[in-house]
Amino acid sequence: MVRVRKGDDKRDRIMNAAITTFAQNGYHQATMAAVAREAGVAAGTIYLYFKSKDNLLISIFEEKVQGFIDEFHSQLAQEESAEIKLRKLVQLHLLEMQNRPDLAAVFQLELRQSRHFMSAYPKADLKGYFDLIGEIIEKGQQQGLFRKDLYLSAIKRAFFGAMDETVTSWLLAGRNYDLTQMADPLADLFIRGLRE
Amino acid sequence: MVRVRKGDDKRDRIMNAAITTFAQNGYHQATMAAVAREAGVAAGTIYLYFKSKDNLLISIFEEKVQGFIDEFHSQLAQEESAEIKLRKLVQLHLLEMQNRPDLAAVFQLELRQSRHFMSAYPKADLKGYFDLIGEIIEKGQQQGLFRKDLYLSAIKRAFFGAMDETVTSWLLAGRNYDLTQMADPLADLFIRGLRE
Amino acid sequence: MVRVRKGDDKRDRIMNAAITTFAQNGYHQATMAAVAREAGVAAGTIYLYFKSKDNLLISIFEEKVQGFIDEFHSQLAQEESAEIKLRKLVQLHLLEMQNRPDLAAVFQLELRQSRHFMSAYPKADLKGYFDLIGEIIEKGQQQGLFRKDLYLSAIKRAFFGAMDETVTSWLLAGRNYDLTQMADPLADLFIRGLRE
Amino acid sequence: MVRVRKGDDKRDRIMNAAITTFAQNGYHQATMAAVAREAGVAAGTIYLYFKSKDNLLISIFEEKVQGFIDEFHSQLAQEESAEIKLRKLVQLHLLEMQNRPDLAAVFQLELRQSRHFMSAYPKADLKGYFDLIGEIIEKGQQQGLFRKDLYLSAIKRAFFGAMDETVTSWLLAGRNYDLTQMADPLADLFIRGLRE
DNA sequence: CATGAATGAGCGTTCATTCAT
DNA sequence: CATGAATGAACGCTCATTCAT
Repeated sequence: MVRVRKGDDKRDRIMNAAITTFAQNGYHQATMAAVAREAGVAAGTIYLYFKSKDNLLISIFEEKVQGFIDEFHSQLAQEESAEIKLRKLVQLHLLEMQNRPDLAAVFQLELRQSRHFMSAYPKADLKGYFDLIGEIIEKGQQQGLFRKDLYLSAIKRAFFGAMDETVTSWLLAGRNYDLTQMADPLADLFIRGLRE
Repeated sequence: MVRVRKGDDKRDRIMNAAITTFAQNGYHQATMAAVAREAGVAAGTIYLYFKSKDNLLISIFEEKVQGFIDEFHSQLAQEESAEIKLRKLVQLHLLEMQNRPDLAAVFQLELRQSRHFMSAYPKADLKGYFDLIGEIIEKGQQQGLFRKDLYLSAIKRAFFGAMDETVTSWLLAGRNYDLTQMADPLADLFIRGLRE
Repeated sequence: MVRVRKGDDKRDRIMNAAITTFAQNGYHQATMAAVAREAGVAAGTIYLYFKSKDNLLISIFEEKVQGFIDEFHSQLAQEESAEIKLRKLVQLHLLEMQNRPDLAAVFQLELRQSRHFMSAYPKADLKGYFDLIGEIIEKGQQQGLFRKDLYLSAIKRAFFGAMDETVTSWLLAGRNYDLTQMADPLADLFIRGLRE
Repeated sequence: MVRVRKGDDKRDRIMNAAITTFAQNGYHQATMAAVAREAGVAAGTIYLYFKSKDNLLISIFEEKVQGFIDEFHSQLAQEESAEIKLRKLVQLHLLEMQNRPDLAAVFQLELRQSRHFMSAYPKADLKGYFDLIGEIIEKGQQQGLFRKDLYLSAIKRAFFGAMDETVTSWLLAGRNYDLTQMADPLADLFIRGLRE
């Protein structure tokens, strides 16, 4: 077990080094040598934990996105109202991205392309996150808060896309304002749009 | 004039070949040789019209995005109501993307990364498109249709992001459904969200 | 005849443009387009007068070196003493190079490499110049000024090499001193070395 | 230490392969792939030891020229008379070039151009070699063998240039005679020219 | 004669990945 | 497990040369 934890530590170090490095100048410009340097390991060591550079990027998505989903799930569990859940989800999303700008940069700026070449890697998509959004909206419908005649899959994408672009614009602007201030305007817009 | 048209033809052929080629497997995987082959010109000829591969991508954005903006502008000019303008904008956006899936793929899947490395190329951003959205919303406020207390820059991003993600999801799903059917649900969501 | 002169003018313009251009950053860095621009002609025009870029460089040598040989010959014809001829040759050589630093740069810095790839172009060598030197020394032997037991071909090369290196050093130093002041020390050295 | 020798061996193999390859058809015609093939390494391996093709050429000069200077220094140290030193220097110079014609070809035929583009690389010049020549001549002046009124920097260049051209002519003639037979005629010429 | 748009072969360099130690 | 030296395929870009006008 000790060995496992040691290995996990090194794996984490590599993954975090990759996030930092990919965030600097993009996935393609980043070299595995730079990731290794940042992680304090030899280049070859990365390949003991990740099959390839692509796999490293994919793993970041899979694990970090899943981490967010799990975290958001538990944070939202305590709330009853779907409206408040929705509002809180926006807040959590923007807060997390603001707190981890490197990770945000990888998600926002490399994600699309990754989603592209990862057509073959179905686990690397955002389905889980879309599902989380969908569950909240459906809950709102059950609670009588939101309209019944919603095109749910369209709404999910719109909602995610709005948050996503909000973060991207913030990143491209040089992170020179407080991202979380966008949360309430965004939430208001969607909650009103969804209401009966 | 004949010469100009000749040059323009070839330049256009190269640009369209680049859109097709970049769309296939992504910008980075695409080779200039493949673009040249697709355009029916020699590799070196591309460099008579574009300074570099990056410049070719950037030019696609600058010119095609501007083309959309201009076209949408004129199409929307005839409409009076901001609500209808907004609805029509979504329809036009999705329709154009559906009609030119290669261009859409480049926009959606390569745009982010481009926006990334194009921090240095200010003209390559979406400001003009954001402005178009902003004008419509402001018009709606003047018409008394939309609330006055909107955080406009947040709304613009949300609106664009929603359309953007809608297109991306469609592309990643293999374009196996009619994209334009998403237009009204999307428009409804936002129009309701913006109303007094 | 008028046409011939016109043609000759253009040919000369191209050749001089080539000298200027080759001198700037070396033969390999120079492009035919730059030569054409400098000459005020289209790129293709150069090929009406010279078979290739190599041929252009070779032509410079052949014609300019021959020009020097002819000029030096006639200038030296009036002198009787081989010693004075030799001294004057050094003076003329250094003076010409100082007066035409671009041509000097091409001769000194591109000549070697040219002599290399021009093994196949026998006319592009310095035989004529070596012969000029040899004639003077033999004359000196006939005049009883110079030793009879000279290894003539060795002396010719040494004499040329000394002048050549003198010019090269001056060029590489940035032409920041008067080259002709080297003439008498050089001539003295050789005249003493050759004397009975 | 074992590792160091290993690395040195490979670096040496690459450098010698470069000398051979550059000598064949000149620096510009030579490809890094050919150097690698000759060295028995992969193309990329060269870049573990040398920053660029230019750097490889420069390194040859820096290290080999310095090697000659060091070797000639120690070989000449045992001689007392400046005249004999000078004679021996010519013999050593020509002998070394004859023994290593590939290296000689690189020195003679690529050196000029290198000196050209290496204005920025001051270490790549021949100053050390000129200094060696200068020391011998000054010693001869102290010994009362050579005239006091010598323009030393002119003499150094003349002496080097004479040897240089002797080697170049031999190379361009196809190395079809014994180079060292030129040593004594050359040395005689200069020693007489320098004497009181 | 002159043009200059078009050609396309050619090459230095990078870097993800492997594997002997 | 870890290393890092070595690999070698891959590609953007240049530019001498051609030829239709």
